[in-house]
Amino acid sequence: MELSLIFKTLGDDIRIRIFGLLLKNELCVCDIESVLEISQANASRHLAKMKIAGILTSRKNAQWVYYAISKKFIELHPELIESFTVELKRRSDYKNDLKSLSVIKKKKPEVKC
Amino acid sequence: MELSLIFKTLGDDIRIRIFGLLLKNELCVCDIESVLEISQANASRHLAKMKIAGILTSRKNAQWVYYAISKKFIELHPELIESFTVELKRRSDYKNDLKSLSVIKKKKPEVKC
DNA sequence: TTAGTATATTCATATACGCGAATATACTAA
DNA sequence: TTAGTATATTCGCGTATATGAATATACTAA
Repeated sequence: MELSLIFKTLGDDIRIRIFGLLLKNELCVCDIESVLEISQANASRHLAKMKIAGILTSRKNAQWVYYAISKKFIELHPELIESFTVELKRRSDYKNDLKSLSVIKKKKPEVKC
Repeated sequence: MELSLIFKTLGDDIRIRIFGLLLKNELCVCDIESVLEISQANASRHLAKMKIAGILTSRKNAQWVYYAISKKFIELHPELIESFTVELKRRSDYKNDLKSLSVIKKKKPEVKC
């Protein structure tokens, strides 16, 4: 896990926001898609990129794929994650994203992710 | 100073190594050039990019331009810098760079930077 | 099996990036 | 003023990246 690859991967507005959302909980692609208001293909591609970089893992459940911050990544880079968290909390758009997420989660019927 | 810009800027091997070198001390372009064994133009461009991103500042003295980590950047992002430092110290090539730097500094006559 | 939903991938394209080579600018020292 | 040194910038090019659009794949529910 190359440090420059981690930075390069998080050096994108959408991917930073994804990282922020996943700090709380794992999420499926359609959640990310809804909260960030980006296309399905785009959400999928950004998540794949973060997974390849070793930042995320994914698990499949029924038709949904849930992405989460990789346990190994957390183990290897606790200081980075802590500092990213501090930085994110200062951002107003981070709070907005969390708010959008909770709204979306409430809207969704039980059956869905 | 956008977080994604900071990451994007440090998401490059050469720029991470520059950052690591500057954690110790300010350096002129030719020092960076020698330690990293890159062309003068390349060193100058990477440093300029980091300066534009708000990570570095520069001061001119005689024919030399000294780059340093921006005081403002340090004030605004102490946690990031701390975690970057921890990460860098784990890297063997970081130690090599510091070693090269001290060799180069000794070689240089007093007159030079 | 069929319709509907969730996700991944491919293709085409516009844009950004990294860097060698050459050149311009600025400063120093003699 | 001239030669030498340090740095910045421009040009050209090959490569990487982001994304819309379309399509493929996988799963569910009826």
